[in-house]
Amino acid sequence: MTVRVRFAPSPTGSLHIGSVRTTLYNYLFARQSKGTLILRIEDTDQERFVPEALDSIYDGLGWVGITWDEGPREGGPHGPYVQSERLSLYQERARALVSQGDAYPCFCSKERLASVRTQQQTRGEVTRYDRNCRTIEPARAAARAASEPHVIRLKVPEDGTIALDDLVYGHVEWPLRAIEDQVLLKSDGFPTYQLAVVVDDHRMRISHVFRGEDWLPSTPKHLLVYRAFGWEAPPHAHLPNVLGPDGKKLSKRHGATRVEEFRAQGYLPEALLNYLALIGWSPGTEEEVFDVARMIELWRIEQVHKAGGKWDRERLDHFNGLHIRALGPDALFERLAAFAPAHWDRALLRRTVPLVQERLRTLAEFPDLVSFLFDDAGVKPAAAQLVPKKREAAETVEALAQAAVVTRFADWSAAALEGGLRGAADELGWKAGDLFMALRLAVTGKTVTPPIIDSILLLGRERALARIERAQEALQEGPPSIR
RNA sequence: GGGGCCAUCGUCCAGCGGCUAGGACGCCGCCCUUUCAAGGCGGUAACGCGGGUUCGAUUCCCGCUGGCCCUACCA
Repeated sequence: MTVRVRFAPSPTGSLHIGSVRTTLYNYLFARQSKGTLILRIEDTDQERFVPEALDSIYDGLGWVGITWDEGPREGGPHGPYVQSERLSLYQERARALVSQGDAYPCFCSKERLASVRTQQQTRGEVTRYDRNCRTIEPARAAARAASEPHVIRLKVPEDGTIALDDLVYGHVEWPLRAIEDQVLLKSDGFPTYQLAVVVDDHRMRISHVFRGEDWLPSTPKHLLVYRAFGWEAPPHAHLPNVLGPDGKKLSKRHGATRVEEFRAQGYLPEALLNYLALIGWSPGTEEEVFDVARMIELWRIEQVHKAGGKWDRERLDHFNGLHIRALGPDALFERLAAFAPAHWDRALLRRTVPLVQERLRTLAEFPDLVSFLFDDAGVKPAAAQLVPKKREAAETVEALAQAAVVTRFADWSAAALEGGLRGAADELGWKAGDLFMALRLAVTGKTVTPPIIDSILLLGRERALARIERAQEALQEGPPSIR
């Protein structure tokens, strides 16, 4: 069988991280099956439509590296791939259902619907459309439909059950009496999701439906539509949701949920996908760090489990760190460059890569870590900080002077600098660590930095010396209390 | 209210009748070490409850409890 799967976002906002996970699973399945992946835009709600959303979908998926074969901008044999451009198709199918007696026009106003609902509520009854228009005689209904505003509703059987054998959840059954006469075509001529998804999945020859778990409760409606059309429903797999830390569906109030945000916060797309794939799926072994190619090999729908998984930022950070460390130096440099101020010297920046690679969890942490190399004015250590515990300011001035001598005359290599500095510490009767820390403060202005010897090497002899000198001056001018 | 789904460390997963219940994140130690990381080693911590079935249940069945989703002319 030829695999054809789709992901079908509605353009109501920017691309959500949960949609990325759903899309990823569709993508992995399509690629490992040598099948086709389709993007379809479900813009049947004109009120919630956001014009920029399509760009967000393309940008976001493009960034993570998911590619597809048929879609609004790619075209394909089953287009158009935007539902608002397929209106006449849905209308025609809805009319067919009416004429074969499986659907009917409904003329109830929204006001009536609302009052029926509140009445049912106050009586403690199930709130459901009362099927008021279902009994209008077909000829009469057709006549009214010609002039009156109306919707088309599915004629749901009074009882019986309908079932799905879900690829993830197994056998699920619903009593038909719990399902209302669903609207298929709205009064503005647009289809509802329930109609459009079935018509399109069928017309586009979709072989498997993989979608979020939250669709499971409305699946019986779709099954009923398939049945009414006499079409066979493709296999379905519902995917467990990505939850917020509080266990509810992940949403903006949990923090970042938009792909763009993760990009801006310095996450690597490969890390994001790796982490995301593991919410709801495991290869069954202890392997858990993968690139996309490896996931395409390993992923199996049978290994997707049922329970929703909570979002865990710490764990994402961990995976991001792993993927940062897995990058080659040039690749990391390119990613880092995007996070550095434009005026920072690129050649110097390139040389910082080995110093930061194992210290970063996100790319966004990079500028802070190396800013001392690019910004002379920003380095101003406080006098009090420069003096190690149990040392005096005067001693520290002397120690820095010795460090300056080494810095001026040593061969310009890590080995020579380190040897010289350790020798100087010995002569001074200082612990090497104390001298390194004083020097670190003097040269970088910070207590947490990349290794200080390498940092000095990158800074250059003259700049380093200037900073040591400045630190000495600061100490000599320091407040009396620390002299 | 109705329908559906789910249930192993704090979190993400493994387990698919017999295991000292495993890995990862986090956390805590130790090692390494010029700070911070990274890395290595070790530790902490879980089968929601009650009934069955079975020689034997984390695993199968039922109930309970809890959580979540849907219940729109939204998707």
